[in-house]
Amino acid sequence: MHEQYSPREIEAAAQAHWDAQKSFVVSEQPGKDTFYCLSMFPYPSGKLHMGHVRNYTIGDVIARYQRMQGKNVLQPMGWDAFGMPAENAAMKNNVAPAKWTYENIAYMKSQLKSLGLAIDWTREVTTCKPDYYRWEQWLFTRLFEKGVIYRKNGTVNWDPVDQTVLANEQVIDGRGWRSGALIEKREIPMYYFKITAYAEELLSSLDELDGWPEQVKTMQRNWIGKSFGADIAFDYDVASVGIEGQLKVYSTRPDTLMGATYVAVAAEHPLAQRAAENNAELQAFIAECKAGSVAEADMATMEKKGLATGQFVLHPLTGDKLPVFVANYVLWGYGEGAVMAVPAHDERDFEFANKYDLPIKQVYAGEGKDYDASQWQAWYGDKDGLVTINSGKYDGKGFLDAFDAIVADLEASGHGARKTQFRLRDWGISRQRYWGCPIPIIHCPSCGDVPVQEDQLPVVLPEDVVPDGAGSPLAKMPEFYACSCPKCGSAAKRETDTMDTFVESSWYFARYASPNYEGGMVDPQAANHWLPVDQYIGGIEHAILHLLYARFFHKLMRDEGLVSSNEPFKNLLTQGMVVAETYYRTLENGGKDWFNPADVEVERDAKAKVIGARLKSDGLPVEIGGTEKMSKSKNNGVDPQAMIDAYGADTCRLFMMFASPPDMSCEWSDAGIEGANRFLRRVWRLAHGHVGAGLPGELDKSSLNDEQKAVRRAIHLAIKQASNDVGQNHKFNTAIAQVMTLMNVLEKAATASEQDRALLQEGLEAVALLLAPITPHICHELWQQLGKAGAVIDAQWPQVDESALVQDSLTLVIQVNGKLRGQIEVPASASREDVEAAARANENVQRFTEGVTIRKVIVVPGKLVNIVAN
RNA sequence: GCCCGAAUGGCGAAAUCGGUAGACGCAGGAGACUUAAAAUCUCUCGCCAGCAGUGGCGUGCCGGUUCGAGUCCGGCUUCGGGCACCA
Repeated sequence: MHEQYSPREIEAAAQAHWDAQKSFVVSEQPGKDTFYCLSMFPYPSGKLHMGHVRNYTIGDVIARYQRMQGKNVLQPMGWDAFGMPAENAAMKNNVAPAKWTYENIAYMKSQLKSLGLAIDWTREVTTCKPDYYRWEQWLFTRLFEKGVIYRKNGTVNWDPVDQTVLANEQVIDGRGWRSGALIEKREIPMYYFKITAYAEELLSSLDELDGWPEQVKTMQRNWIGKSFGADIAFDYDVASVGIEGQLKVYSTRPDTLMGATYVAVAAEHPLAQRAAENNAELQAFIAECKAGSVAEADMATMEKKGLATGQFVLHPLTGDKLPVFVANYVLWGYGEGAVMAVPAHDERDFEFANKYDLPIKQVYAGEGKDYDASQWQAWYGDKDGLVTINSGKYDGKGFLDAFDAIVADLEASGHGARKTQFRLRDWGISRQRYWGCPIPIIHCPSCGDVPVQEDQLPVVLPEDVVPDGAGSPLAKMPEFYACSCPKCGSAAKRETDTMDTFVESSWYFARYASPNYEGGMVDPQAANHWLPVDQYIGGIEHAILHLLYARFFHKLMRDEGLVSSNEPFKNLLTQGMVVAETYYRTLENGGKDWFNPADVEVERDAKAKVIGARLKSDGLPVEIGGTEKMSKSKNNGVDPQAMIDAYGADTCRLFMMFASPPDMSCEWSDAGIEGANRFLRRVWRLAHGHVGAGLPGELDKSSLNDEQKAVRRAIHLAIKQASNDVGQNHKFNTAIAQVMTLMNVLEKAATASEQDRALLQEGLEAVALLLAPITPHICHELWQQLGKAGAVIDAQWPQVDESALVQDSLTLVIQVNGKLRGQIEVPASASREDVEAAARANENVQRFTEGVTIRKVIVVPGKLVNIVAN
């Protein structure tokens, strides 16, 4: 055994061993417990960032731990390879997105390998390859025929200068990121997945996902947003509207219908359009509503504006005329594109009514609950005993009674119906972009939209195209779009839109089960062997969209008979971000120049508190900007490759796992990685000394002295706590802390006798096994050096010897009135009476109980005694 | 704006069921070894008072429940994630 810990050699040797043994290539093994451990696959952006290192280390620790539990572990990896960054890089460097993407994949794959991940690379999946997206297109055609996919208009951000559709991310303060032009909303035809048909099931089966964080399930529930309410129809006032008809709205508060004082419609609503025909002011306002991005966050934060249309509708219960407003906060394409407004009991309506001097009619009241018109209050009848007022025949009712009575009358007169509604909208997947999976539809002048026939799949995306930022290049390529109709044979046009990249990432987890299968999307036998995924790991930012779409796709695949389970991911671990300190100087133009932490030196006061920072190159001060997510824009990224080269993969993995628990954000620290490296050197040094003296014989557990018992207790305490931390709680930071504590004991332990050395052997074996999932390379070497046959990856996770944990005496804490006043040592077998007596006898306790009466003594066995006195 | 989280020493964090706040590590301070440096080792390290034993204060803020609150309840503040075309 070398004296020095040299990660480069050890890691190369361990990786060579795994490669040669094909250690991580798995196949279905009937009868053996399987464990499918999946980390969210990366977008091949260029090189690995620390978030990847963190994600894949967490997954690897879990995978290796499960293997040590004797499971047949599948851990695959692939590439989420379609997406906008490739097109942006293409425009910047004049290189085809395909070439850029494949080069990135090759480099990032070599980086992943250097991390020593226990991945079955024979199952690698790349979503931009035809052998993958072919099956996506196949499913599309099946779902189109079933009606689960349909076509309708959707709203997009339109850049009138670049003549192209922009993603929300590409709209900055209402302007196109490249052209600077004011963005407008535009309606275009798109394909939609009818995810709303699965809303009820997506909601109810969340209850079965015991292994998901409650936080994520809550977010999904709220996103799906099941609500109970009613459709309400307002007859047009023919005199002002000019035609007969009904305005439909949905409301969760029909109980407040008697308080409705106006209605508001979206700019695109037919009533608004009709009113604008001879009204220039209204036309201008509608145009204004159409400016800006479609993002909901923008819509919700902008100033609420409206304009009266001059039209009226009739209140369905009273026949009163209510004015119709066009309002920029009413969303077209969401519900009916119209809302009824009850200013007295809705915050937004209240603001709007005050701004435009509309009447406010209170319909709920209660004793001592005088309505304060300066402040909106969400009054539900059932809360605090409130009842309806100003509501005619509906007066004096609580929420449910008012709701039922009003809806019953609406239903009777044909002006409404009870309705359950979801917030969830159908999923529009058409993208007017090149680098994505082609939508397999042919537009025929006589047959309409015809799906591409199965034997014609895949519709292959040409890979040698460089986009120019002005619309999709495919739309300018007759060699791509010119085709004949599969039904009638006449000249037709192929769809040139591609699919949302979320589609590829919605089913890759299933493809890993049979990545090279050519008979279908998945080989059902293999898919059902591995699925559902036992542990899924990825960033919290995917809590809603990606995870909801993947759950939806799993159900679609189930309904196609491809998989038998209802949910794709049994257990979910959402990992926090990797953050780092930021440093900047303010430029003359007000902008900021960001400096990488590696180029900055921090200054500390005598108490080690940071008081400033200077740039290393010029020695002048820089501003400290606080810790933020590692990003290009803040220039606070730390290159994992540089760290692996400098310290080795094990040190990087150890630091990442030790710095914080996986679901919290993790702050990068150069000093911290030094500490991780120091710890591994300590382990190496202790093992080196031990091995150099010759391996000892068997430990005789029955003849340990007190010090040896204490050492052995430390070993098994570490095993017990680390097992719990790794296996149950996924708290790798505290598991590592347990091993560090054990190392502190082992380093100080005696080595004089053969028995001492046998005990140290047991301790070092425990250290090697407990660290094996986290720092696999050094443990691979240590295991061999400790004279063990077989590789540590195939070893069993260590077992706790409970008899080693038994203690003769315990230390109890004594409190007086909840304040710590002393400690006592009692035999483990002491009775409650003995413990109480010992506590009362404590000198400090007597000092604090002198002159007062002891009212009560609380004894918490094994923990503390609290004496209550006054 | 709406939904979901988070906040504990100089720093990352720990405290499994309401029971010793700060395990483990980083940074700092003092010392040992060394010609010197690196590496390593020993001690120290929440704040205030005290030579010390010890005492007071302390888990973002305000209030509550409890023998006892970082943990539970009510009300805030700040920061972060998501908001359907970033992935």
